[in-house]
Amino acid sequence: MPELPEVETVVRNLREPLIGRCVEGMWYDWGKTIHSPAPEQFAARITGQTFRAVERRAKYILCHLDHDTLVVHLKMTGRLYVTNATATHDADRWVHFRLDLDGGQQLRFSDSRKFGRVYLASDINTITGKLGPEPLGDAFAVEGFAAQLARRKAAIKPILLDQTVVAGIGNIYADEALHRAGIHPLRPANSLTPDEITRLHGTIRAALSDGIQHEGASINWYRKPDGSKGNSQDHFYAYGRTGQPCRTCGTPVNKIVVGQRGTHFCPQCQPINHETT
DNA sequence: CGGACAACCTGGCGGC
DNA sequence: TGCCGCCAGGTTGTCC
Repeated sequence: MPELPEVETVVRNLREPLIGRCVEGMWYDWGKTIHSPAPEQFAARITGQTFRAVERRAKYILCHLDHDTLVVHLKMTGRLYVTNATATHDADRWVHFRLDLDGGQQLRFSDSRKFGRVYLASDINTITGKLGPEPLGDAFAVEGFAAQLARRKAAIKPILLDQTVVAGIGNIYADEALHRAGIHPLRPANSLTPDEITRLHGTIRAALSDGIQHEGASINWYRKPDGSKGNSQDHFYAYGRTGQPCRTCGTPVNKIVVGQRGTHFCPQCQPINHETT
């Protein structure tokens, strides 16, 4: 479910119920979900520690405990929520990892496709160390972004998905940012003009900020672990709007495959043969 | 190193 | 209704 705005929404919603809770036990039924350390050590180490802070780095959820950090990556279908241990939710059918907390609460990790991973680390740098700058932070500067693009000849869209260039953009917001900037997803990264790079830098931030404001793209699964849909897809300009009129010019939105990912764009607003005038 | 692509998994949906 | 193929918001490993 996650791109940066969705993960940010989860993090914000986890703080209140999670901070101050102490881990009393751990359960899992899919070994691969636990990346490291091995499950026995994981359980032994995390038990007795209390959640002190919850934050986000790119698409990683960082839950800081007394001595370690519980790191969670939701990948495609992960959902992470705190609930009373006696309560049931639709997403529970895919829970493969769970922490029992004091006060009769549980932290549940639901993940139907089983791509998601949990880590327990004393040094998160071993997990997030290679990530590029946070797109909404000061570290994401136009100059550095331009330098990255200048030495890549691949299509711009896959470059936006490269987490070492900018950390947190996923398939939805890559399409959204490119549409807002009027840049075709297949344009070689090193062919973008300075003006286009500045524009793209801005639309990346705007698209992500809007996503956060709408509490994530499509699903408010934290507040509604029943899986009910949110309404944020109504705000998309390109993603998922194949065949529908471009909100800017009315031309039907086109869909192609770029770097193995479905890619939506307006052929009118995002021409492949850009004019330098 | 850059780039292309398979792999990891399951569920939901459109089409026949 | 039932079955089938296709698609999915992410990352990593492998090969050239």
